[in-house]
Amino acid sequence: MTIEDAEWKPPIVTVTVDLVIFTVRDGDLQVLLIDRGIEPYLGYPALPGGYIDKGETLEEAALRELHEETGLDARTLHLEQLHAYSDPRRDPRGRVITVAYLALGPDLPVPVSGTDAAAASWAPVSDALAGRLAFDHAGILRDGLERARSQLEHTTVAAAFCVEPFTISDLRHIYEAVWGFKLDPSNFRRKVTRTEGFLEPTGERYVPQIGRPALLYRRGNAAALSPPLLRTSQLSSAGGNAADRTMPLVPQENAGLAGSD
Amino acid sequence: MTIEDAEWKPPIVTVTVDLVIFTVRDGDLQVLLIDRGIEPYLGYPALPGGYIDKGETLEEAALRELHEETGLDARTLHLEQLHAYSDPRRDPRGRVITVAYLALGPDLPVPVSGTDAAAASWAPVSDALAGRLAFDHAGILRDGLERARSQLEHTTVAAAFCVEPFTISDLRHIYEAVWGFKLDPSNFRRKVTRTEGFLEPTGERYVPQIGRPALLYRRGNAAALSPPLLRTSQLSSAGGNAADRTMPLVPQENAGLAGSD
DNA sequence: GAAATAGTGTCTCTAAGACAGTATGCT
DNA sequence: AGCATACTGTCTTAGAGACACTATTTC
Repeated sequence: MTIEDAEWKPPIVTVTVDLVIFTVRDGDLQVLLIDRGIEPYLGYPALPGGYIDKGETLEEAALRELHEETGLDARTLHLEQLHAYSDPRRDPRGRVITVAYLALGPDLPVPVSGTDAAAASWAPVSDALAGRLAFDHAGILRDGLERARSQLEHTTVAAAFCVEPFTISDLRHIYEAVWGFKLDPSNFRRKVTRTEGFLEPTGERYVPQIGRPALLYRRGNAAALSPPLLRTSQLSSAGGNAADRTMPLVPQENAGLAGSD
Repeated sequence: MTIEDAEWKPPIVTVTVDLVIFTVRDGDLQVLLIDRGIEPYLGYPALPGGYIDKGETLEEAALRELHEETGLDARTLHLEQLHAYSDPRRDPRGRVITVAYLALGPDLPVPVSGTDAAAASWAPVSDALAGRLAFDHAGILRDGLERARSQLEHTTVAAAFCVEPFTISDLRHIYEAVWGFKLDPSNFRRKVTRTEGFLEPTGERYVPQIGRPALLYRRGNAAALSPPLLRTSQLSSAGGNAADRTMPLVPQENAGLAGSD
């Protein structure tokens, strides 16, 4: 399992952390990308990331990079390890293993410029997957998308996308943006309100410009969703279906809280 | 995202692969452990593992180690990446990041001796977790156990534990050993037989010494189980099989939601 | 009033839990 | 025969999908 022989020199490996940072903006699931300022893949969009420092864990490195790229506080969002990628040819310059992390957060301010000259910006996931990404980042992004979609089924992380306080519609729009299809508002409400600890009513309400005012909620304590909220439906509504083409089907014009702060 | 500056020397990191190899023997979920022959943790049981070689992926390294430790062919069993562990203090000799893999296989012959002098042997998971393990391997084992339990809910990997051909009871015993409680034979049968592609009838049957003969099956093509077979029941039934003993051994450590490490 | 969205109620259907009852081998 | 296990059937209930209906706001 580890260093069994003092004479033996283990292969030299560089370890980095890459971040798949998702948010929902304008009804779209978006991912934070930087534009590479150097070779290889000069000019290509890439996932933000960086080296792991001596003395820090991978998660600490991920949090540090996250803060550097977005100026975001760790406590605001959800972070989880996604997968380690180790193809020896994934970086033409040498042996670089990367551990990808998935971060989910509410609609963030346009990100501050990253540590290096590269500019960071949000891009709809559908656009990002339609084009080319540096390294194996397209695969990492796909894995992150699938993980996020799956997490919404089994946990309450969807609330991590919402700015508090939020309405049930806001929460539903998160599911619709991530899964790529619409949900029945009535059944969705029944599910989330009857799941103990998912939502905590604030007693206040949000008065939109049109339509009936909605009650506002905060995140509850529950982390798990059991039974899960499975994505089996794909309600036939105009707009395509899920898959990787995602986004064209999001709620038209979100008048709710989602975009405010 | 990777090597941005040729002058800059990234921290030196060693990368290893550790294996959580599960099988079901004598109605118990068992894990393959080696006895450490050197310091640190001399004499402690540990998960098998080793360095990643130049030019191979982590998964290839895991398969190689698996073969070295058990003499097992890759095709016989299920292998999946579990998690990367990176606490800077997890190995007293230096900076060692390990990527753990989960391997599930049918009741294997007693493992061949490992590559080093250390002897490999099967131990019930409950015993392994009751005692001390080297490094952070107890935590890795716990994560592996939870992952295996969860996989049984959502996939057909339970069949990977079975030697073909197998009966539905054999399959149920796998679930019972991994989950640690008994299942209703009737309802279990209904679930697995009605899941398209889980089981493929061979037409043959197994004639036990006592009881009615049972039909024999092979693994089908289906990988996913939807709807899932959730472990919500915990049927109380006497009958001192492994099932009853396995249960209390897991501190509920959730590696799922908040990134771990 | 109309338009629009929030929220309630309810019918149906699937699938799981419980468990009775039948089948088929063995000694 | 008696036992043990395999297998079938059925009643009940939890929960999801579908969707009609009511409520509350702005214009």
